[in-house]
Amino acid sequence: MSFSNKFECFIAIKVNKLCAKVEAHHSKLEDLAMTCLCISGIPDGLAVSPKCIKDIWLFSDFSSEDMAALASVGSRKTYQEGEVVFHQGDAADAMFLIKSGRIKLSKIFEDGRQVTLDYRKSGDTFGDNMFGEAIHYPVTARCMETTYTCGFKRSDFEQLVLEHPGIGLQVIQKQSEHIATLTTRLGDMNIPCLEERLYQVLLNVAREHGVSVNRGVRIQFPLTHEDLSFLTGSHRVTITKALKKLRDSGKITKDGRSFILSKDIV
Amino acid sequence: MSFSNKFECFIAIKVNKLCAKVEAHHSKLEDLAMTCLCISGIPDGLAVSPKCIKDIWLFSDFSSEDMAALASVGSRKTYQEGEVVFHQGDAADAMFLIKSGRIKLSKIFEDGRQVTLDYRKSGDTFGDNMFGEAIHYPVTARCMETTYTCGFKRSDFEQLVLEHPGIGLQVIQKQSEHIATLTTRLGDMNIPCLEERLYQVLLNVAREHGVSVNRGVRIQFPLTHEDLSFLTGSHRVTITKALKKLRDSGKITKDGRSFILSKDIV
DNA sequence: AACATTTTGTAGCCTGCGCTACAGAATTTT
DNA sequence: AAAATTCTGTAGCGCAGGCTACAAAATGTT
Repeated sequence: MSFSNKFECFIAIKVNKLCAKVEAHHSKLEDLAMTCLCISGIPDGLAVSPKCIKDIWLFSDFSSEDMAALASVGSRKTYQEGEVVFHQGDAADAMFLIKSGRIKLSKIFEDGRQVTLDYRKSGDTFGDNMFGEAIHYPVTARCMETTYTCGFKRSDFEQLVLEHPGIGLQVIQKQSEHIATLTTRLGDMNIPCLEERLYQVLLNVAREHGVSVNRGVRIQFPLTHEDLSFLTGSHRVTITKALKKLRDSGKITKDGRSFILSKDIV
Repeated sequence: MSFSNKFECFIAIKVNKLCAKVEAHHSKLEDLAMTCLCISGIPDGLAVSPKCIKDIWLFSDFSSEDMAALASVGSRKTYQEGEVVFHQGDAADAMFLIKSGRIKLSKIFEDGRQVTLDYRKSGDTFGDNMFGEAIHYPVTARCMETTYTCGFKRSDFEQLVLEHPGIGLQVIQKQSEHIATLTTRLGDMNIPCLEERLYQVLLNVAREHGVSVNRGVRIQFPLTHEDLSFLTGSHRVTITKALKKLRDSGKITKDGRSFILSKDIV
C-alpha cells in the first residue's frame, strides 16, 4: 500500500549512493582517530595543537599559518556521555568544533514537547547560531558519547576570520551543508504517512552517521523508539508499529541495537 | 481545549516583542526603498553600483573598499512576478542577493508533494547552498513580486571573501540566522495540533515579513489557504477550519487579503 | 544470579484530519 | 458587466495515528 513503485525506485538509488559516500567519508574519520595527538589525556583548557586541528578534514587544506592561528584561539574541553555543553536559553558566546564524539541538539518547548533537531559528529561545528542577533542558544547540546571539543569565543573567532579569510570560507561551506540538511529534514517532516517519514528520517541519519556493511548501511549508534518519535514528531507506540512494517517489508533490519538500512531494495 | 493558559501567555509576549522588532526593521527597509539608485531602470547585467549595495542593511557597515569590491563582482538582474530564478535540480553556480522584492523557496518531491520552505526578502541571500558539495539547487526559487537581484558566481564570490574577509563574516552571520529560522520551522512542524501549528507558522512569517499596525502585526503579502497548507504540511480544507477557529478566538483577523495577528491576547 | 530500569511489543478506544464533493464569494480576464 | 478562474467555506465518511494500559524482553546494576 504505502510505497508507490516510483518511490521505491528512488529509495534504492539513494541508498546505493549513500553507501559510496559513507565509505569515503568514514575512512577519513578513521585516519583522524589514528593520528590525532591531543585526544590522549592533555588537560582541558590548553590551547589546541595545530596538528590536532589539521587532522580534522574540515580544515585539512589549510595553510600551516591559518592552522596555527586557529589553534591559538581555540580552547579544548572534554565532555562525558550525557553531559550538556550548553542548555537552551544559556547566553551564547562561543561556538564549538567537535574533535571526536557525537552530540545531540534538541529543543524543548514550553508545552513540554521535545524535538531532536540534529546529531553532530567529529568535524562538525555547533553553537554557530551565536552569530546572528540571538544572544541565547536556541537549543540544548548534549553529548551522546565522550566528546572532545574546541571552543571559540565569538569575538576571537571574528577576529580570526578577518585575519584568515580561508577559515571563514570553510565555515560558510559547513553552514551551507547544514542549511541543506535542515532543508531536507523540513521536507521530510511534511511526509504525511508515518511509515515513509520514518524511513526518510532513518535514511538521513544514515547518510550522516552510517557505515557501509555488507547488508547495507548501519547507523553507528543505537536509536530507541523514543528517539525516533522525537525525530519524526510522532508517538512512540506508533513508531513500534511502523518499524515492524518496515522490517517485514525488508527495508530495514536490526543488528544488535543498531539499525541497518538494506541496500538491495528493487 | 486546544491552548493551555501558559501557552496563551507565551504567545502574548512573543507578539509584543515582534511588534517592536518589526517596526525597527521596517524603517530600515523604507530608507532603502527611498535612497537606492539602481532600482530605477538600469539595464540588467551591468555591474551593481556601490551606492546600491551600501543601502542594503546587510552590508551597511562595510568600508567603501569592500563595497566597491562586492559591487564589481555582482551582476544585476530583474525578475517579474511569477518568474523563476532557478528550478530545483538546476546546476548551482551562483548565489543571489535580493535588492528588493520577495522570493519563495519551495521543494517538489518525486511523489508530487510540494512544500514551501521559506520566503526571502530584500537584504536576504538565496541560492547559498551552492557552497557545500551539492552541484544542483535543491529548491525552486520563484518571485512573488517584481524582484531585483544581484547574482554572484561561486568562484568570484570565494575570491571576494578571501580578499575581503568582512564580507565572509557578514555571510556567516546571515547564514546563522537562516539556520535559526529553519530550526524554528523544524520545531514548529512537530506541533501535533494543526491549530497551534498554523498559529506558530503565521507567527514566524509575521516575524520576518510583518509590519506593525494598531491591531497587531500584518503580514505583508496575501497567503491563500493553499499556501498555508504547504507551509504546515496539512490539507487545505483543514486549514480553512483551523483558521475559522483562530478567528473566532480572536487570535487573528483579516484585513482585505492579508492576515493580522492580534497583539492584545491576554 | 537477582534486582532495577529501560526498551520493545500488543491491544483497543477514539479523535483529528485527510479526502471528496459541491456551492458561494471574490479576483482576474475578456 | 459578463465570463472565467481562483479562493473560501460547509458537510460527511473513513482511517491513520495519538493515547492509555499492561506485559515481555533486553540492559544495566548490585
